[in-house]
Amino acid sequence: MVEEALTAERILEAAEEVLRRFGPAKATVVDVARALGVSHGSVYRHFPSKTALRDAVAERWLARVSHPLAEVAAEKGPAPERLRRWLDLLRELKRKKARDDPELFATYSNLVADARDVVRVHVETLASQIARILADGVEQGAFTIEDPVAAGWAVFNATAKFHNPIHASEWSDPGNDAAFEGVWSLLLGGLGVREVPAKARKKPSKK
Amino acid sequence: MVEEALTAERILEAAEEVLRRFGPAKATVVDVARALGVSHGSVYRHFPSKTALRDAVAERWLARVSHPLAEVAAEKGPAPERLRRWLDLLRELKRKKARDDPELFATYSNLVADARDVVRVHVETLASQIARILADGVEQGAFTIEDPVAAGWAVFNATAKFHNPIHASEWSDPGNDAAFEGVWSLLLGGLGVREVPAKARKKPSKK
DNA sequence: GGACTGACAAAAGTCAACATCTGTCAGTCG
DNA sequence: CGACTGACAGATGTTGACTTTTGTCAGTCC
Repeated sequence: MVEEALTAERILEAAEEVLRRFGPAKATVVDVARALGVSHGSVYRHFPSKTALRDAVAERWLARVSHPLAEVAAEKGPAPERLRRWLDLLRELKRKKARDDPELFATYSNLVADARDVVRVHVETLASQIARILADGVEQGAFTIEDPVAAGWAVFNATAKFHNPIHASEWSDPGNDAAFEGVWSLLLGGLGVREVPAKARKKPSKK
Repeated sequence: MVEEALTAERILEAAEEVLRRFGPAKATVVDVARALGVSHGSVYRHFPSKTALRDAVAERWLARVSHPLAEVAAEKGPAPERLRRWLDLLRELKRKKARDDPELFATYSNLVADARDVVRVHVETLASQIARILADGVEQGAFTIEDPVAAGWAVFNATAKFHNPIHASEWSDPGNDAAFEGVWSLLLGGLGVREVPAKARKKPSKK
């Protein structure tokens, strides 16, 4: 019987499964090793610490959030509509993770609370995706922005309530979607979009 | 020797002092009673539970946040400048509490995490103060807003990162003030303010 | 007679003995 | 030789007996 070689990749898969099963509070390195049929010392040959292993699992998991978003950010269509879809997708992905993968989501929430580097990189990725959409929008003449990078951060910060896992418990509140729509309106104006998308708007009489 | 009557007011003062000293984790009803020289049974004559007592202490404490803000909200000057001062004051008050009154601030953070009614009332108060400033601004022709109440909530939500105690640990981050400025710019635009306040801006060439 | 006490039950919290886990490394095995 | 093991020390968690706290209420005292 040919044993498959022990690789970082296989450890990550096993670790993710163990985290999913037992959650961040109960999952141990011994559990991961047991799932792989090796001693836990072997795991430490590939990852310097349990923390590093957890970060690496989270990194893969976060990539599965930021990749679909990157695709939307890279599209060609009108930027305002694209920004809206991007934000909707971010909310949807986060909420889906919180719902379908509660233990991994709890792991991620811990990382956020611990201000781990892997989280900093993730939010930088997201903010720069927004910046990219905003820059496209400026080129299209749809947005009036001085500094798309700064504005990208501003959009990310202003919508924190709707994607930061620290606020996850509020996502199922009755008014949450309405609250998002309110902030979205603010954003549209703040980005220099003059046309109100839905029903036609009267031209302002003054000025 | 005339003993002063035991009133809810005196209990609240003692409870606040006990909470300030020992923090939410260590303060007990017996401590509060001891500070007043009575049995803890007497305290339960005035408050139905420890939770109710804690909420009442927080309510007083929150009033000391919302009252100075209400004064700013009620002023007569130009609304955009007033909104800015209101937000600055909110940030300053919250940060001051976190710094100078860490135990009471921790008590409040717990209440927020528990989604207590007293917190809901507090944020409703704040959101309506914003709405009032916005309504003034619309009357002055400084803001272009359809629904000041909805916009008040949106401003409150979009700035959550800068006043919600759940984010308190980020308030001392290096970029936090810059992040606030970014969101503030977004807000100004989102509220329909066309003039950029600081250095003169060229008139837009298109449209 | 109503504010207050103090004794009490149930709930929650503490703490130290015990158990498990993390991280290391000398040594085995293929 | 080098991936892997297993035994180990120190750190961290768990357990369960014990203590404190919460909340109640019959009874006292002015």
